[in-house]
Amino acid sequence: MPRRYLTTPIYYVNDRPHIGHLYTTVVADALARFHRFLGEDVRFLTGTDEHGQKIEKVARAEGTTPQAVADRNAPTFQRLWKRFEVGNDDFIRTTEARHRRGVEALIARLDAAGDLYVASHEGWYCVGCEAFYPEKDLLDGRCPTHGTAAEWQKEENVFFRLSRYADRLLSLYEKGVDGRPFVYPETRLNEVRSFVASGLKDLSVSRTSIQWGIPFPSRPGHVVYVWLDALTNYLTALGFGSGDEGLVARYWPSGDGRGDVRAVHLVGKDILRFHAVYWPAFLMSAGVPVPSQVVSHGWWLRDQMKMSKSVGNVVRPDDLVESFGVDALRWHLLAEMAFGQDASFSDESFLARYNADLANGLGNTLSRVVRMAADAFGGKTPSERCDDNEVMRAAAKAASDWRRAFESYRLQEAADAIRALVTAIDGYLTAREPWKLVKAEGATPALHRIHHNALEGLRVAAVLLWPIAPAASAEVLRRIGCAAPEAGPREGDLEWGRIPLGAPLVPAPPLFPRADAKAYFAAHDAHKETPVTDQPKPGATPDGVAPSAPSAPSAQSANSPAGAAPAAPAAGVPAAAAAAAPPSAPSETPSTSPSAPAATSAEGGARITIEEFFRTDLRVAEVIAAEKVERSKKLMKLRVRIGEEERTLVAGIATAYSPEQLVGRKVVVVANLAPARLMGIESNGMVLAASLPGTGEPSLLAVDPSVPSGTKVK
RNA sequence: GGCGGUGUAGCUCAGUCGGUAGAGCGGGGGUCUCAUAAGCCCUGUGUCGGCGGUUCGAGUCCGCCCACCGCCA
Repeated sequence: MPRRYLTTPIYYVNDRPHIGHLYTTVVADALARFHRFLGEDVRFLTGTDEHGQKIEKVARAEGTTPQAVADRNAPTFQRLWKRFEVGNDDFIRTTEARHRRGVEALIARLDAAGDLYVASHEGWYCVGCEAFYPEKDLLDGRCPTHGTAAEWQKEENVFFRLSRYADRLLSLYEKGVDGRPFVYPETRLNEVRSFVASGLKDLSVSRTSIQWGIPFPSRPGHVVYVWLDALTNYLTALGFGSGDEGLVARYWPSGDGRGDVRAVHLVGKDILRFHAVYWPAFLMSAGVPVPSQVVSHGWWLRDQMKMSKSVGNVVRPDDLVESFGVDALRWHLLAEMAFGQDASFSDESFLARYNADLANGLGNTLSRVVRMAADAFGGKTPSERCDDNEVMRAAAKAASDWRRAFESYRLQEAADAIRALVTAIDGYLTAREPWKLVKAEGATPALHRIHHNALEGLRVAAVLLWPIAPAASAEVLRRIGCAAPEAGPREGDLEWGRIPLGAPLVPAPPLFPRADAKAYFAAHDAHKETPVTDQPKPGATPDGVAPSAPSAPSAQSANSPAGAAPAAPAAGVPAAAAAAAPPSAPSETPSTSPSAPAATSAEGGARITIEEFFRTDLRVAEVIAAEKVERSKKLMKLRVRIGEEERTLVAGIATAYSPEQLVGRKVVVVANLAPARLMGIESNGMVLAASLPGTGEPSLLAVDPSVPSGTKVK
């Protein structure tokens, strides 16, 4: 039996989960379900990365231990995955003993292979950053971020002979594993290849500057580099180094092509290098076979920008889920993104897709078929079957398209295949007009056959839906009189004609009630002051099921979209929709980012609270030096003084201002903006400027020259 | 700067071996009435980023250029 090992990255517990984490995990879950559907032996792993400096810092700030911080945050991920129907078999935390033992075992192998050595590194060190800087990045010997004097420091590290593995890695990229490319998609393989081809330096795999990590074996004072620690989770979760390696034998490829075992790591493109270069090199050194494939996906963007916690434009999953249900979001994530590419997330596109695919499409077709058949046959499924018809052919085509799509990670095409099948059922019904037949002739055998076909088509659609939206899949099956197996459907369920004859149908309120976009946004704007909830609320939202229809309580709880915004405006906005917290996404356009489009009033209706505004630390700053950034039309590198502090920042104002016009000038800056690299320069702040209509030409905000630098603006 | 990628209908994207461009969504028109103001039918002459080349013929191959993105430096 084919065996499949699927992993997500382990998520850093310093982060609150957002839609990026959710996407990776839902993709992995869908793939795992697809392989289970095929009857394969699947193991699906996710977990949390709990070591490192950031956790240490948070703990210090809170006066608690790093372990306590990890213990507090890890369950947030576990709860979220549970809520999102993620069927992982294991959840590994890097602070677990099983993980530490496995990391120690791997390091022992690297050492035995002669690939570890100690060397000292010296250079300019910023205590604030806890990092070394190349001399060219320093500004007058000062840290570009903190403006404090850098110190010449010496650190001793354990190094891994990464350079030794360049040829073997290149050969891995060239040949792939078992006839498939090692990295998917191809464009990412190219990146990795050129990175390795350009030369590999040995990798420092220990740290002395932090304490929160796995102690480096026989190197007191050193902890294991977080990536060596983290990557090893894929093996330690299988029991590597524990003495019981049954799962390793079962789910990790043997490396010699024996057995059909594939280990696939799903990753975001930002961590590709660690997975496609360092990780296989570690494994080669340790004499462990490399994984089968590293599959890299794109990012969800918001307003054309990468979502980032510090920018404050992170989409949190809760908001839309409160109103539309878990399965609606899973569907949207998988159907909307062209796998591997970046995609833009917006509430508008979510609602549009929700209505088109789920409300008008699947949900409506389910309603019409169940209602009609139940009315015609006394609440039961038809008792005649039909094995040669266009719905059957459409179902077969959908199944094969769907399968091909899943096998090549084109999940959006898998969703397309389901939509096409639903469309075929709708077209079939329109052509056969069973509502006329029943009036004219009653429940004839012909009428039975027509409804059999429609219901069978829906049954197949539900089976195909299972990896993408498992709860909705089960609910469709239940309503059309099919028992949904606990473990989910299997390949044999695609066989035509499996719907039981004469079984009870379950009419119920709309599975995906149509959303009224206007009402939805009105409700959100009116409740802007609602605090953002990070915690997923378990269980269902009670409201919003259409009134007066016979309801199906148990099944509603799993994935009820809770009414969305009803067609009836004004009065009846359901509590669920109203309470859903809006994404805290002030759509600002940093003047430091020349590529970002000018801010428009697209989200102009959305109000923020005074507290939200005060998260932005605006300060008066004096420009003390300015120079144009080479090879950039718009960017100007500025040195500014904010009170006592000096900083470097980059602003997209070079088209309108010369350096001479800027020096000595007082400007307003966002002082607590996360650093960003622009043309290789780290920018620490953003200068405020009006963006003139049409040209987008910047015009700096003026401030009275007498106002002292550092003054807070509010 | 080096390497790689992208640029196709209002939007999101498909376009295999070169043969006078497609889907979904949105928009417009029509229609049925079983269904969630849902469904179904009709409706796209788009400089396929630009210029040049190869070819009987290029979105599809080659060269140059422009814009954007990614990786690296």
